[in-house]
Amino acid sequence: MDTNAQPDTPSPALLRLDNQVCFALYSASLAMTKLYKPLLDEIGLTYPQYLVMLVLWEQDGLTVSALGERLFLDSGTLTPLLKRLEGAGLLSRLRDVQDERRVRITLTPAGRALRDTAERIPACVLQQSQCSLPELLALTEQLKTLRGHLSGG
Amino acid sequence: MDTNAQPDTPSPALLRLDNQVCFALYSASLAMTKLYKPLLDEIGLTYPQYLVMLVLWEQDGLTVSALGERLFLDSGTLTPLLKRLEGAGLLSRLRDVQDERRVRITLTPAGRALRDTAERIPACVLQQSQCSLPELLALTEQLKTLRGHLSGG
DNA sequence: GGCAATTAAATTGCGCACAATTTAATTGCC
DNA sequence: GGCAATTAAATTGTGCGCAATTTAATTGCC
Repeated sequence: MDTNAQPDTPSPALLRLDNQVCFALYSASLAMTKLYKPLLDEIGLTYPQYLVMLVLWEQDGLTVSALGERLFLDSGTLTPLLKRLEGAGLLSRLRDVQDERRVRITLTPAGRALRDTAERIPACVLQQSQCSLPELLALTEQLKTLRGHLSGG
Repeated sequence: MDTNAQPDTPSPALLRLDNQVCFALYSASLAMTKLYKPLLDEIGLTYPQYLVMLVLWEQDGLTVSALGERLFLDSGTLTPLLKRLEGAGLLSRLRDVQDERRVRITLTPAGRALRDTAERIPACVLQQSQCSLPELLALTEQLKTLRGHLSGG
């Protein structure tokens, strides 16, 4: 049996870590989250919670599933997350009167007010990314296209 | 008190979800993971486990911290993950004789053999991404640059 | 009206990520 | 040699993501 520390043959190019889009995506996304962390700590949000708030600041009163469609997340992820935001006093979760299966998510005044504080965050991140705004917008569009393709678009 | 369902004013452009690189990154990365899932299920690996195997197929016998530097992950993530891969019979975790603080990760024959099965995965993903290889390689380089900037490069 | 099929959330269980702490080994300095 | 400082990994605790299941309400069809 071969107990050599090195593989028998070098990895083929397509298998090499640094050639993988998937890893570039994964590691860049984690690095982005780490960059947001200290900024979000100041307003008491985690990164996914911040995404939920971004959606609600645009359109309040959504159902859990509508939120999920916007963020590509399901109720298994959102339900506990929303309960924590409710506990923090930022939103309310109320069964829809018309259709009791649905839960409507509505910002509290505190939740709406938080937007003013959060407004400075994107500029902060932009600065630290050392990229130009057009550069980042172009990358954003590429990523959205890729996401569309990946999720059967 | 304003209990309107809509915010008082529309969200500023910089706060809108679809303008955020961070969300494009995050959602594209999750979509990528979902695309890998059925392929990785067949060889019994999770996505982060697959990344660890990619590293080890390139360079076997690394310490936990060396693996962590390559993947930008810490021992809190890697230790339990590596224990699961050890349990699956794909690698061994042995204290270094020279320095007993270190744990060396070495592939078993089964772990090395898995590379041949995994080799078809990248081509499969490439096909489903509906992007050209040069396009994806360009995106990969952009993401690596961004990652460098984000993590204080 | 009655009842199966569908839909919306919630729940359960597992595996990450990561901060913070702990344990244990090594290094450096006297 | 002795001991504080450092380093490497493991541990603990929290919060995602997501598959699978469960609960409960609504719809559709007879």
